[in-house]
Amino acid sequence: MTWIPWNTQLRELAKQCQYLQALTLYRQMMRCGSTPNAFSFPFALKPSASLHLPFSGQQLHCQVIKSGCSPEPFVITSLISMYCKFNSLVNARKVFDENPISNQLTVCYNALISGYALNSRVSYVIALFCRMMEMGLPVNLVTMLGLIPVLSEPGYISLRMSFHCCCVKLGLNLDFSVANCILTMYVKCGAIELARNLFDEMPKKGLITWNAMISGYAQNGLAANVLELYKKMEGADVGRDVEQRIESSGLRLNPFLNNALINMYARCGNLVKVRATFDGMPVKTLVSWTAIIGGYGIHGYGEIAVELFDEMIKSGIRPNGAKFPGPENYSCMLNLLGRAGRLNEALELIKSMQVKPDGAVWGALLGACKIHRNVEIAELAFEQVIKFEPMNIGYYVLLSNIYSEAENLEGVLKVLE
DNA sequence: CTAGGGTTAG
Repeated sequence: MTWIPWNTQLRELAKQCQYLQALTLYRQMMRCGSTPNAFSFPFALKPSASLHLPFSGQQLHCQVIKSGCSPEPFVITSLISMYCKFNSLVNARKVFDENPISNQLTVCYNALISGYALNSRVSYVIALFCRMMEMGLPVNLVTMLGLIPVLSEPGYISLRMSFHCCCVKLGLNLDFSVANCILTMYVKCGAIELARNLFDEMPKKGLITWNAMISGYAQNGLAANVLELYKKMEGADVGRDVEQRIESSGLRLNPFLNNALINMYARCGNLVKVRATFDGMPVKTLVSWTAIIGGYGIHGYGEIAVELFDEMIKSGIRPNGAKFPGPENYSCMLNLLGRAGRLNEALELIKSMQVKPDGAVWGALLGACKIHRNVEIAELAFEQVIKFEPMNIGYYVLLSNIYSEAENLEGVLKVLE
């Protein structure tokens, strides 16, 4: 019997996360005399699967070694990725080094690079990247995605320079998606001129290309350049093929670009443009709402901001997504909710935060409690805020004022202690 | 039968 039906079934079970059944089938397959091959068990090396299996991926690794034959590339890559996902970089490296074939496979480099990058092992990342280019291996989108966590880190300017030199020296032939990634990297670290050079050199420009470049200008407040590119984009629309036309009309409705624009208009206080851009968007994301609410908020239109907040909730979007920005944005929203007297909602918002609340967030809540005389929440907020600033006398005064306004003498005495 | 993994907005 051939192994194809077995493998197909194994893969099907693995896809449905029925790992124990897959294991049973795997054993049955061996009893029937079929030799499992590389296609039979990479699924077992996936971290999600290993958690459900009665043996660890490492044990399976031992089994592979015991079998005597050198593992096939699929297995090697699976092993590397498995060890990386469990942050066992030493083991991942061992697999890479012990199997010379890894040295010639982009996939193996990709797996190891992303493992090092996620653990901020910068020197390893750059060494591996250089090595794979010296080997003449193709760098692809997946390689770049692995590199991004390290290259976008604000502190690594020298690394980015050496990365850039590396690319130039070796004459890296940039394919479309790799170029997009490098462009993004330049934009993220504010190297806007390098970004523009690359942008101009790119023979093909896609949605992400235009987007990254225009939003790069928007982020740096270069409104004139935004307009210039906009016009260029429209120009590119004429006389080009249908595909390009669709791409560039998609750009105008593109949430990434529009959100960047809302933020730019908000920063320069053009609330009319903010509103128009926002209203023109067919689909509004959490980022769009955050941008417009923040825009009205910082320019003194707290009431409109709170109304928009309600509208957002009504439309089914909640501010607890994993991608909601840092604590500063929360304190802005909290100030708005707090001043409007909606303290319970403010508290709920804090509880839903994915980022760790800082002192300012709790301080804002405490301040709002003073205005709206809410002792209960004030006690809660106070308890948190002094964890951050135990020596700040202002908070003690604030709490005792809240107590005294509520004619709670006991509380006042407690604070004085 | 196929490993590495999905970029841009805040």
